[in-house]
Amino acid sequence: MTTSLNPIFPKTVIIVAGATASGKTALGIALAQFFNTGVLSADSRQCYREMTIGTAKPTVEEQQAAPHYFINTHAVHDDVNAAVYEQYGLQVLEKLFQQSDVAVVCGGTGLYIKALLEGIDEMPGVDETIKADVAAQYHTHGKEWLQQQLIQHDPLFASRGEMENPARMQRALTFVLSTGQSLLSYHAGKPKPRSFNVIKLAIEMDREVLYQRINHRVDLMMQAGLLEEARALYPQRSLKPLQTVGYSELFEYFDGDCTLDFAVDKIKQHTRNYAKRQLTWFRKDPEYSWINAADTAGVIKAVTARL
RNA sequence: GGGCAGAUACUCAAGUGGCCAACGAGGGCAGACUGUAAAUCUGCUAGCUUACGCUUUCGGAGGUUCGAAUCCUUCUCUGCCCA
Repeated sequence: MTTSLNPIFPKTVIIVAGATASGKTALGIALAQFFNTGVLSADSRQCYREMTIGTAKPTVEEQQAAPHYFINTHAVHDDVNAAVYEQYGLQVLEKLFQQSDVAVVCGGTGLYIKALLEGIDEMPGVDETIKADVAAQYHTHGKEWLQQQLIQHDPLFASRGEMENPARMQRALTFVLSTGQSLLSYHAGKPKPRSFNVIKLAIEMDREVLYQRINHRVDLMMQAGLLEEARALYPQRSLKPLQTVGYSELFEYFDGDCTLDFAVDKIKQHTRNYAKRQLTWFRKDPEYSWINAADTAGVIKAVTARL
């Protein structure tokens, strides 16, 4: 569990991961303060200025307690993805390492953390026209059409890819039609070298307790004005960042498809589902040390011992 | 008091003699994850078992039948209607 650090690298990144509502933000700040450094968020939604309440973004006070990065840095119409995050995050780490030997990365988006630590393989962009066309064809002809097209144009993906997953199939087909090559041929399957050590922490929490915290936090979000925040974003609902728990359910309420109480219950449920997916992601990585976030002093002590 | 309808697995809900451990949906659990990732997708979901398979289920108790969630009797409960 406790991987030894490579003494060649003087710098260390501390990852604070875990399910949503498990207490990552507070622990990340405590660590950042102790090591006199900043917090790089690893959250795919908190970077958007327009989404604050529903993303459980760190409060203004919390952001002042330690410098935060990748918070409020983008707008909902910006194109943010794991590759963008990798580049952005590496620059932040470089900056933080100028003043401290430690940087804290705090967030629950497993893919972003992976991109930061191991890199995303370089690959060419796709033709937006083809992308739109593939999406349109899929909507009219369905999953079977995607499967047939992939068998024809990208046999590699057809044999190894997720042939039941329309989102991944659309990406693969768009890619092969744009570049003439299989998306999978660009997957190196090996991490890019990084010149810092990594300590991976994930917050351990009883499932029952976690779910209670989630339910409670959703109620607090509603009290804080999530409904109004969502209403302001309603016209932009088709944007990718707005396909987010806490917003899409309220959009359905605005559509008149359900009651507000029903929507709120669904937000709680979908947040629980999301938390479970996060845990699945982090559990499969054996490098994570599962820690008790409430014991801040104990965590700091354990981390210090490993540096 | 009388009449009618109903009681199925965590929930809703199909099934009206054998192909039923029981369609489907929801929920839950587990998993996958390289440019949408708070997204998208997969599997399992009575118990034991890696599996084959075995055991106990369809409100309770009896009965008919080679065989019942399905038919009969009765009891309990729920809803509606007439008093």
